[in-house]
This record gives sequence, structure tokens and C-alpha cells, in this order.
Amino acid sequence: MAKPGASSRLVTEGAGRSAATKQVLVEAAIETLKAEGFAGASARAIAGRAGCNQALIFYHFGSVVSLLLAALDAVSASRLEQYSAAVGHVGSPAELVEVAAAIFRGDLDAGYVTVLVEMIAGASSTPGLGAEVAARIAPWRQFAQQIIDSALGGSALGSVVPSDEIAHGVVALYLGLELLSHLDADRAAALSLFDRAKQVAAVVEVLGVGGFLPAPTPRRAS
Amino acid sequence: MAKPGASSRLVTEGAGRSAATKQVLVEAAIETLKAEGFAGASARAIAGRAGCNQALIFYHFGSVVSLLLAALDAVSASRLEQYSAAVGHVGSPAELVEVAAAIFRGDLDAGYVTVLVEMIAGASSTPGLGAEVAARIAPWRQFAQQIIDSALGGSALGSVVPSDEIAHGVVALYLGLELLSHLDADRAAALSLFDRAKQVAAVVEVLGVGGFLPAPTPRRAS
DNA sequence: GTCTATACTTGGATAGAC
DNA sequence: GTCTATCCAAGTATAGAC
Repeated sequence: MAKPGASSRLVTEGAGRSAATKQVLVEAAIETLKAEGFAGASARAIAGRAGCNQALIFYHFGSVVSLLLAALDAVSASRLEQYSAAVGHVGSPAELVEVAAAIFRGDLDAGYVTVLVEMIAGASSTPGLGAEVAARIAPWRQFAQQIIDSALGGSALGSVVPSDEIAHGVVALYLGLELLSHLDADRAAALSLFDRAKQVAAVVEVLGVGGFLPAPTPRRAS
Repeated sequence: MAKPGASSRLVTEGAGRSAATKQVLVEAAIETLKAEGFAGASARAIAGRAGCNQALIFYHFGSVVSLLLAALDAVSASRLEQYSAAVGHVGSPAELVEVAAAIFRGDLDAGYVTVLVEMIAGASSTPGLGAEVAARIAPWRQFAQQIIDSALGGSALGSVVPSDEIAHGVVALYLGLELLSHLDADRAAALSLFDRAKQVAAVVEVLGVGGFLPAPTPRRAS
């Protein structure tokens, strides 16, 4: 309910106006990180994109890096939510690769990973930022490990290579592809790599490879 | 030969003094990129590390980014030279993984890849820098493709997946591992991944996997 | 070739008006 | 809560002394 004396100015003076401004700033920070990178993500650049004043960043977030971390939080939450929704239950590695490819493609399109990459790379320039970023990456790695566990559990590969190591490698590959995709608008190369992974996973699955990978799960009949 | 009138001041006024200063600056730039990242690689920071004056950067290189690109050139040349020396001829994938693991370990230790990663991530903040960096990465990718070709040539895997795609993935993984290794001093995770790759490669090689990979090359008798 | 000094610009952060 | 104005620190780059 509106506080006593509230006028009819609904949008410009509502209770959630502060929250709205914060969100605008967070989204502008994300866009700026994507377009100009960490080094170009100054308070003035972000405020310019947000269409508001530079001083608001310090009023709402205290500092530029705090805003950037808030942006990373927002991206991370949004992505993990989508991941969890997409991966109801993954049976075989081939299925896993297929789902992962779709997710990755969406992330590349939206540029979410760019935010993460820029924050990691930029972290070395600000003392203490590394730990903050690391804490925000932990859920991603954990998620990757969980999904890999559910796909490789019980297979020979799964028992030879710990899932946390595979998860580390998958996240690294993900970040690296994102890095490279910026240089020459080489997004096609990353995407074709995912398609190729699907191919290879299917072949390996059919071959069976002597129990090295789990047996294929039955797909619904046509 | 010394020019006429050259005194006995050998070091402080030799013909190569300018070149020596440039090299000191280049090495300081490399160190600064490693320690402070692209965002922290200012003219003052680099000159401070070099132990000389900030103005020299503009005198010798014209701008800070030019110096940073010169640093990337130096790293790239040094690394490619070492790569070529290490990889005389690679027979099997297992051998390839072994050699690659040793090289990667050296690169991680020396922090060479950090320079590359920071330049890629920082490129988005400076117009035109992306293309310059891309041109300097091309040899790395080309080298990876070449060595992969020589290892997988004629195998089923080699004919299913084009070597340039594998090379792209390998370089991406390499960069991603480097990125992650900064966050939590998690270098151990990256190294154990390489060790694990050696294991897996050995297993796959022994299994043969129905010609999916090339047959093992004979090792020298004990 | 190197250094000091300095002009100029941009960025982080705060004070105070509205 | 937002904006204007401003201070101060840091950065790029140049001029000129040595």
C-alpha cells in the first residue's frame, strides 16, 4: 500500500523506484561488460548506457566493482535457473551433450559468459576481487559436476576420472570458447564444435567401447 | 664497430642501448599483464616495474597498447619456438598428450598464457585491438592443428572431426584452464587434468577402439 | 636516449541542491 | 531518489632539459 500522502505519480515515485533503478544499472553493467569489457566498464560508461547519472552507482552500490559483482550475481542466478530447468534428468552422455549444446548456444548468443570471462580476467587488477568472483563461479562448477555425475555414474570413464576434474575441464572449455569467439566473430567455430561433439558422442555410444561409457538409455519409440 | 668518438662507456652508451631499454620495457609489460591484468597495465605501472621512466614507453612504442602488443609478440615467438623444438615428431595420441602436457605445464608456470588471455579479454575495450590480437593467435592455432594432424592423421577420429575444429577446442581449453587457474590459485586442478588426460589416452590407445584412433607406435625397446 | 615537468583527459568518489 | 557540481587521483601523451 502507498504511504500516506502519496500522490498519483505512480511510476516516478513508487515504493520500488529505487529497486527499479538498481536493476537498470545492473543491466547496463552487464551490457557494458559485454561491449567494452572490464577495462571499459567505468562508472560513466555504465551510467551512460543506463541513461541515468553516474553518481547513482555510488549511491546504490557504493563502488563500481560492487555493481559489477551485482551484475555477475544477476547473470549467475538467471543462468543456473535456466540450467536446472533444462536438465530434468540426463540419462546418457549423448543426451547430456545434446542438452549442453543447446544451453551453451543460448549462453553464447546472450553473451552471459562474456560477463563471467571479463570479470575473471579483470579480477587481477583489483585486490580481493578474485575471491569474490571465485565464490560466484563455484555454483557453475558444482552444477557441471552434478550433471556429469548423473550422466557418467557407474561407467568406467566415470570411475577413472573424478567428475570434479571433468567439470573443471568443461567449464574451462566453455570459458575458452567464449574468449575466442570474441576475436574474429568466430562464433561459428564454437557452435560447430558442439555439433561435432554430438556426433562423436553418438558414435561412441553406439560402439559401446566395452563398458567405457554407460550403455545407451532407451529413447521413446517412434 | 663503435662510432667515432665513442668513449669507454660500454654499457650506458652502446649502439644497442635503445634496444636493451625496449626489451626491458617489453619484459616489464609481460610481468605487469601477468600480475595486474590488462586493466592494470598502465604506462606508469609498467615503467615502475621496468625501473625506468614512464615517458620512455611513448618514445619507444608510441602508445601503451603498442607496447602490450609487442609484449604479446615476444611471448608468442618464444613459445612457438619452444613448441617446435619439443615436438620433433609425434606418433600417437598418447605421445601427443604427453608432450602437450609438458608444454602446457611450462606455459602455466611461466604465465605466458596469462598474457594472451588478458590481451584477448582486454581487446574489447580498445577499438581495433581485437584484430591485432587475433592475428597473433593465428600461429598458435595453426601449430595446434599441425600437431593434431600429425597425430590423428588417417584415424577414424581424424576423418570424422576436422583437425582445425579440434585445434580450436584445444586452444580454447588451454585458455580456459589458464583463466580458472588465476581465481583460486587452482593451478593444481589444471595440472591434474593433464595428468588424467595422459591416463585416458593410454587406456584408449591400448583398447585400440576399433581403429577409432591410430595404432600405437612402437616405443624403443627397454 | 633518458629524465623531469607538465598539459590534458578520464575515472572514482563525495557534497549539496532539487 | 536523482541530479549538478566538484574534488582528487590516475592515466595518456608531449615538451624540453640533460
